[in-house]
Amino acid sequence: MSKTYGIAELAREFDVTTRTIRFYEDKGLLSPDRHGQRRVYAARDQVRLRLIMRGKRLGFSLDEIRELIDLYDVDPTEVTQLRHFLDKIRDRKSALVLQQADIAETLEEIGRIETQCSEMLSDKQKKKAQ
Amino acid sequence: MSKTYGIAELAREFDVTTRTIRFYEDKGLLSPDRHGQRRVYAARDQVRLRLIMRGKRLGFSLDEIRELIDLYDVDPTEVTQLRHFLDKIRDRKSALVLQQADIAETLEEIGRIETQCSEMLSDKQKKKAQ
DNA sequence: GGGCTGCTTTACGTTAACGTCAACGTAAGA
DNA sequence: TCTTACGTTGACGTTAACGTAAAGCAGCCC
Repeated sequence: MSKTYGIAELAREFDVTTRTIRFYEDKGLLSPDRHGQRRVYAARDQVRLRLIMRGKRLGFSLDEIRELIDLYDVDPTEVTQLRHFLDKIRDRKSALVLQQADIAETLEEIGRIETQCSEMLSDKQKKKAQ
Repeated sequence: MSKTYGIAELAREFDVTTRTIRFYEDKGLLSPDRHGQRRVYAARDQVRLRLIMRGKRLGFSLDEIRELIDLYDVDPTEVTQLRHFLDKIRDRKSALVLQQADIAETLEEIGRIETQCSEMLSDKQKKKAQ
């Protein structure tokens, strides 16, 4: 028997509310089993939730996130589907690569400002020490 | 005289509506000059708008974006301000570094799926060719 | 002067992603 | 058995980031 999670447990682990977890289920991002009317989450759901959080940190919408993590599960059988699938994957990839470039630029610029500032700060502190 | 832009011109350049540009002004992200009651945008605004779009691609909120691009303009004079400023900068930096890691992970996983898929595809095409 | 084009403000509408009750069910413990 | 904790399903509220429609001004062409 592999481990299962209650909704509150999962919520604590990822620092979200239970409302949020139910909302994700509504949107088709999670699909826990039920024990009676209670939700029971398996390892699979925990993994999915981690992927969701990562997607959010990257600024994706829940729809985009669902598309993304569905890529992990689906296995397309027909050639047409397979092609379509590969197209989707490549779209995601190029978006991510663009984001990488954006981050690199921003980090560079911010880095320059930081250097500038810390120089100013050490200057001022020297003067103060005199 | 350096170049200026009308609102429609700027909107076309960045593929947004004029409504959006006015909205950003409302939120304090842009502050164009006026010629009569018409808005006149200078190079500075064009740069700012580019930074805004980049921020959006990274999934930041407009508030976060404003804080970020204000870092480019402000020059803090007091030491206390300077420290505070440096803290902000470092916060931004670590958020961006985290995002970088997230993207790297995602790209890796997606890459694996892609490889898998394209192998499946070429297999199927071989069979078809027989 | 009439009409078109481009801009303006004002204001209400919309969507995503939850928050926040309310009202109820149920299993465990004192 | 009563309470306490934890869970459930509605259903309405809220915020961000715009969309959209209404009504009006200013310059230019004919």
